[in-house]
Amino acid sequence: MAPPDAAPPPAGASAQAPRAGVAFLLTQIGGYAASHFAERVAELDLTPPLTGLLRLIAMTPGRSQQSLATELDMLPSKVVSLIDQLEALGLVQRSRDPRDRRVHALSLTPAANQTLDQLRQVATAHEREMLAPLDDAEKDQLAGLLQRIADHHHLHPGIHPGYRNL
Amino acid sequence: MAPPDAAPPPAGASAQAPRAGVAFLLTQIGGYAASHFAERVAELDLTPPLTGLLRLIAMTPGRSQQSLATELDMLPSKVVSLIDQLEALGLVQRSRDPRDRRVHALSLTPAANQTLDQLRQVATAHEREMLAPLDDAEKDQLAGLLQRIADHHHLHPGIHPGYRNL
DNA sequence: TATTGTTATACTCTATAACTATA
DNA sequence: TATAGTTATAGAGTATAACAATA
Repeated sequence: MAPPDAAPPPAGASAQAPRAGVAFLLTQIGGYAASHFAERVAELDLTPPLTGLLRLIAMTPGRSQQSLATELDMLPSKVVSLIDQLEALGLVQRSRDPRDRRVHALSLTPAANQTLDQLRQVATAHEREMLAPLDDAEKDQLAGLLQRIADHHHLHPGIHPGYRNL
Repeated sequence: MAPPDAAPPPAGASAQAPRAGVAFLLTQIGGYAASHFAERVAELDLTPPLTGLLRLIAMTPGRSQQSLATELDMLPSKVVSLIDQLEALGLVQRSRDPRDRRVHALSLTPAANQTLDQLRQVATAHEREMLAPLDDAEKDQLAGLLQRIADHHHLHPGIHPGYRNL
């Protein structure tokens, strides 16, 4: 997933050379975290995009596919395909909104709650495994540093940027 | 690039809930770093995989395409396509190895050295921009924490894991 | 017969745009 | 006429496997 990023300083670089490498580490570890998470949720027959959709539907049941497409900057046809998969898994229901019969109101099935529980466990295990070598104070340190980077680049959990490519 | 990862604690979660979110930040920031770097090198008519190949050829000129495919776990046919692009850009030359006329010995053209210089500048700027909100001490802190995570998961700059998908 | 590099084929995935049913 | 959702078509990208040259 993560392509090579900033090149490490060449063999004969002077000690003065800017320490290139942290950005590379971020790319490398980020890619590893993404694929590790994907493997984990695959055991639940899910993919990362499906888990995101599931979570959004859980937060505001009854919402339309169009609203998901807009919020995530995804193609409507892609949303159809993903919801099809969630429906086939028996996790999501489509029902006509009586007030506007064009829209499909999305809601979770009872079975989905169990899946959401499992998903929370997976997320917790994923977090623990990714940060295994750090103690609690170091995890807090890392969280603070990363949050400041995310804020600086206007990255927020609302996902917007780059959901389109998965 | 970065799909949603670990879900943040639900709205009504207890204060006891494990702070899920650092792994998500790693995925999100890593994806952002990757696409940011891709934009930067696009100005040089390159892509991240091309820069990686260029760097490897610079390190050991004369190597074969097969050795690149093996080291990066890439398909030989993919290497052909990438080397084609580097050749079209006038950065890499293919020449028959006289000792084994099956192999194409790869080498950089003189023009490539200038591109490598620009690449180093891009990498430096990328690093600076990614870490802009941190002071030097904090950059060192972050570097240390990330390096320990990378080591723990056996991630090294040698790129191996997951090059295949780009 | 095995290996390097290449080309050709098939497959998957995504995007664009046409279509339906409602409004 | 416009919008929600769906389906169909086309294009890009990737992998598989066939191929020519050399060993």
